[in-house]
Amino acid sequence: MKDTENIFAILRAKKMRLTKTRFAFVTLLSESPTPLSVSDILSILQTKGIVVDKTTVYREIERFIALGILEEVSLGDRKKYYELASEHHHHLICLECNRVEDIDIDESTLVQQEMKVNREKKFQILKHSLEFFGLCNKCCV
Amino acid sequence: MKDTENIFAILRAKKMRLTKTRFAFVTLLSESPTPLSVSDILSILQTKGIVVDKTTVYREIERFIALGILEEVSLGDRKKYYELASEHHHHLICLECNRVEDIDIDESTLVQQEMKVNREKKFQILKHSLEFFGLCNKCCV
DNA sequence: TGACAAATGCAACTAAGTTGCGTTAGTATA
DNA sequence: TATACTAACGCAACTTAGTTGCATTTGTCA
Repeated sequence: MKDTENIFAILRAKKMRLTKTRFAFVTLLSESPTPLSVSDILSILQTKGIVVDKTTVYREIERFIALGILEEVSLGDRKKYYELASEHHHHLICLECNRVEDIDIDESTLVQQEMKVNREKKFQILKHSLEFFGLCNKCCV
Repeated sequence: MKDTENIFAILRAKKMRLTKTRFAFVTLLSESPTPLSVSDILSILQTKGIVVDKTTVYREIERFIALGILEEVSLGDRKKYYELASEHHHHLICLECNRVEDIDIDESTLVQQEMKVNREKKFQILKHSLEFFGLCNKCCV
């Protein structure tokens, strides 16, 4: 996980300004244990007393993805979620309460198969999305 | 892949009426080599001279999913896609032209790890979503 | 301190999906 | 073949996620 100082260093290097919105945005992302949607981000910022327009949030996300700081995650619903770029990992999503948990799995056989596809099919796999759905301990009666 | 006769039998058993829209809907789904979005379905029906409201399509999808005939697929964008329930498989999605291809992969190690999570973590995995993104042979210059 | 451009806010928009309700039309039965 | 029941449908109005253009604000550096 990139720590916040590291991120601010990247921003400085790119001559990006340190606005208070941006500061709060970085802090919020680094503190969140789960991926956040734009509406999540807006409401968290609001509770911190920072009123931002959704356009700003969408544009900030765009910039951070371009810099490789943020990653987009699909969790099965209509929204996009975002988390700081980090060690490649996946998620457990509870179908009942929507809680999201990180999970590390051994992808070696998956990667082997991807390489096989790259060789044999004429399709070059660049990334994959792998998410697990089920019931968390609270919802699993 | 369930063939159309099989589907019609299910519909009859459930006392669901065979409207011309429904007939076209089943045909279209069974003929499509790739998952379809609601807008895909609407425009294909239109080219066949069948004018349907999007509400009808959404409700038809809902019924078919409840019957286990249809499955929902997320392909990374904001839309949901649908395909006939069939052998469990995954997709190759071209990031350039958005073409979708089916892919069969060996999931045995994945399933083993899921069972391990079910045992060790208090999280019961019920399903997963695994999609591959990259460049198809036409777009891979 | 002033100037420049990055960053922001606002309004208006599109696209995906949902809901309620009145109307249409398959289908079983007589 | 006519009738009645209700599944299926269409329409309008709505919500939510995300986008675009443009005028205004505000960090930052000289």
